[in-house]
Amino acid sequence: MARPGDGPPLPTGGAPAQLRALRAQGRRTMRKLLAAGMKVFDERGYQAARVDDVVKAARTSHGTFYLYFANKEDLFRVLAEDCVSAMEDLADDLGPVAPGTEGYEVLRAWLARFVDTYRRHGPVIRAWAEAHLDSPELARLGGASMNALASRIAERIAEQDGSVDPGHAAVALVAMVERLNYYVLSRGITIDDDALLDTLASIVHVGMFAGDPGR
Amino acid sequence: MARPGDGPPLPTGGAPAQLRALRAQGRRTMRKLLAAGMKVFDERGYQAARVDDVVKAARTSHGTFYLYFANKEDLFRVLAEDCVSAMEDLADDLGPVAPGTEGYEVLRAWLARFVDTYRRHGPVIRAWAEAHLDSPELARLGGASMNALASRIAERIAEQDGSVDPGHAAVALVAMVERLNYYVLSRGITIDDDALLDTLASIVHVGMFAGDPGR
Amino acid sequence: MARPGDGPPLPTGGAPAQLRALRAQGRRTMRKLLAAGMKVFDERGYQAARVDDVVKAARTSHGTFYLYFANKEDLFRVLAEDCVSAMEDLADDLGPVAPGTEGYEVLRAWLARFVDTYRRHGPVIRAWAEAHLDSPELARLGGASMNALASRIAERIAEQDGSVDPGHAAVALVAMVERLNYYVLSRGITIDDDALLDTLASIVHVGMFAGDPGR
Amino acid sequence: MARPGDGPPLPTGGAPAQLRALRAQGRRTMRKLLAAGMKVFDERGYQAARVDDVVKAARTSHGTFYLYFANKEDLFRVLAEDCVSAMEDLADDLGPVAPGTEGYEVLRAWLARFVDTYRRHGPVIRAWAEAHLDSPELARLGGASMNALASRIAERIAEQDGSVDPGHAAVALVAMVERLNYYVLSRGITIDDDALLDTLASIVHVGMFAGDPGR
DNA sequence: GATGAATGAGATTTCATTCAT
DNA sequence: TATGAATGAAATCTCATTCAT
Repeated sequence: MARPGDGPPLPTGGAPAQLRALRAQGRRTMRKLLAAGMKVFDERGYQAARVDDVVKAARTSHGTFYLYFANKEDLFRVLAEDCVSAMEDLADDLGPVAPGTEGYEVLRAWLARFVDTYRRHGPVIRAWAEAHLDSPELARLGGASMNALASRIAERIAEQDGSVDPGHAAVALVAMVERLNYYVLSRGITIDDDALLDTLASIVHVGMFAGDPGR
Repeated sequence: MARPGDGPPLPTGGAPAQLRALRAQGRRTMRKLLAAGMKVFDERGYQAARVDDVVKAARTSHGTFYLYFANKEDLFRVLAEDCVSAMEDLADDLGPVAPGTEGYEVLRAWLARFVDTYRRHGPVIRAWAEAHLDSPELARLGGASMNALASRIAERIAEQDGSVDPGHAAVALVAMVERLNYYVLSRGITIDDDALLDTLASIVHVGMFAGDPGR
Repeated sequence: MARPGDGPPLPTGGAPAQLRALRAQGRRTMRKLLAAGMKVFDERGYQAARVDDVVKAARTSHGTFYLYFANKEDLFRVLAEDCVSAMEDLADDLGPVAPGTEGYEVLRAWLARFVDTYRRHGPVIRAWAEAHLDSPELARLGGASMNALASRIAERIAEQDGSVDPGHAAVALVAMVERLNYYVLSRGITIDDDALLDTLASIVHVGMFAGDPGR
Repeated sequence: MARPGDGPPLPTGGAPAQLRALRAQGRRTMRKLLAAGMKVFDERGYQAARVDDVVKAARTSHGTFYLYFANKEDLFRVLAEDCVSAMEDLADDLGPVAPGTEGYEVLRAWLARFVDTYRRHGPVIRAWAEAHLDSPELARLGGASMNALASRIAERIAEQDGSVDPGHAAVALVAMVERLNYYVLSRGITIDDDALLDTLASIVHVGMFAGDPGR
């Protein structure tokens, strides 16, 4: 199962790192810091995370941290951009959803990918949910990634005959999918992966056709 | 429309206040602090809120704050307990939901009450969502209030003939309702109250019957 | 057995009380505060004692405290003056001490009175021992009371034929008597009253004749 | 003459310092803080000492203090442990004490070492005497160091033929020695070192044989 | 006379960031 | 490139004292 911090090596670095050409050791250190950041944001949330926590988790020093990132926000931004692009890739992959069993399976498979992506980037997504990030730029990034999903889902709903407003319904469904994943990961909600996907797929599927007289 | 901090005078005080006999002026000051706390948690979130912000908003002094509350967490706990009891009242009021238009209207009316309650206690609910509160007790309170809603909805779903797991579906629907309200209040999502209720009611209604062959 | 705060009603009040004519209720309140002060100094020491502790122990209010005393130091000063006069009375009562059994018994009886007085005024004496009182006046009071004892004992030593310096020996013996009482009351030293008196009387008695070739 | 803070470099650090590997500069800073702590405890007593006083005396910053010690108590504990071990060393060095001149000289020499040790660690010992330390652990440390001395002296008394209870007499004599040193250092008692030692040695010596019919 | 309430100065502690090696 | 050390601004909390009722 995917876990936070999995995935390909992250491409870009924080502001200070971009001014320098990183060699092998430098890239290694930066990866350690990014992984540590993900871990700490996961455990403590964004606001409560301290640079000290990150450098302890990365087994490095304060001085080193600031060689690679301007500050905590800069570190988060790098992680966040990676998350946004994963979400955009995900959005791109949602094909048309038919009313019957076939459509249900398409949706379920796509939701399985969402769940996986959420687990990889959960700490970042949850941090976005911490209502009040310091910087508008980060808030915008968060909105963007959810918007990408919602827009694509709205397109798919618009292809149906339902009477529900596609834009609104899409946002509501994204809200549900995101939040249920949050409950499962962060609260004590116990539910196995199959049941989670069945539940989400069922509701999203009928939700997409809500008000459709043909059903 | 309801706004954060509206509602009946809060019954209990923080730890220090409970040890003393409050007179009229004292009760007034405590209410000022509670209202100020709600405002500040709303504007800055729980973690970022400083006692200093609260006392400024309440136009009083640090010393006074600590006459009534042991610390920020204590203030939050009082607000949170009030929120929990509002949520429990709300849960009690959800009657049976029939499949047709009648059931839809019942649901929509109840969701209107939820939206109202959310707006009154939104800052608290959003703070619960800040993944990591300092104390387990507070986290538990948050879980309790959402659980109260989910259990009642699960009961209502169980009365239907759908094939979806009532417990899981209920949690998913609560997640959706909560989070969409959050998006609307805290993100820039613009959607008027009627459309919000239509969307939620439609999806929750079909969601409750998901997998019902009779539909 | 004597306990802190026993003894006759204290004659004088703190600075603010002396400006007013106290009636029955006022005198009662002042006595409550003095007794509470003794209790709190006993339990927490002078420096750590807070006005708040005193008013809680006296079951009265901050406002009331300042009707009777200018501050914590003022309260202490009243207790301290009472202690000084008790010490002076005690010093006056030490008669000549002969070398043999008779002298031993005289000394032992007098030490019994000292022990009793120490128990009554222990909190004050221990506060004096808190090396650093805020005000020189209080430090002087403390020194005065121990000096009164030491001078009288020095006189008694000077009447003997020993070679020890009477002034120095007297201070040393007072130091011992005071501190052993402190150990017994404040540390866990368990020793019954008779053994305590035997020990003190034996050592003080031989100490007074130290260097006396006739022994 | 010995002065507070003299002596070998202290081996252990406070809680936070023990988690880190200190380099030369770090060890230097820690020593500065320990010396400053000794100075401030000496001048103001434990309770009245502020972290602010310590950092000013050490010419460093608040932040730095907390790199090395968890708080004032932690700093004191380190100093106290050093004092305890000095007292234990001292206790180990008291050999048998004979009745005559020879024994007197042995005792006097040992008391000279005590006086020296007291001067080195006086601030700590006096702080222990501030009846009420915050933590029981610190109080226990204080008791331990005086107990070490008293037990050894009790052994020496038990070797004599006197009728006085060795345990009780030993505590009384330690009380005297400690307290007289305190009076000399902290009160205005003027007495030169030779006279101080003569006085203490005379009284302790006869005290050890109190009740001995052979004298 | 008595009291609950309010105040604000001051103490403690944390932590992001910079610096010297 | 890495790191331990240092800093100081800012946050939390306490408590003696004054005030209004």
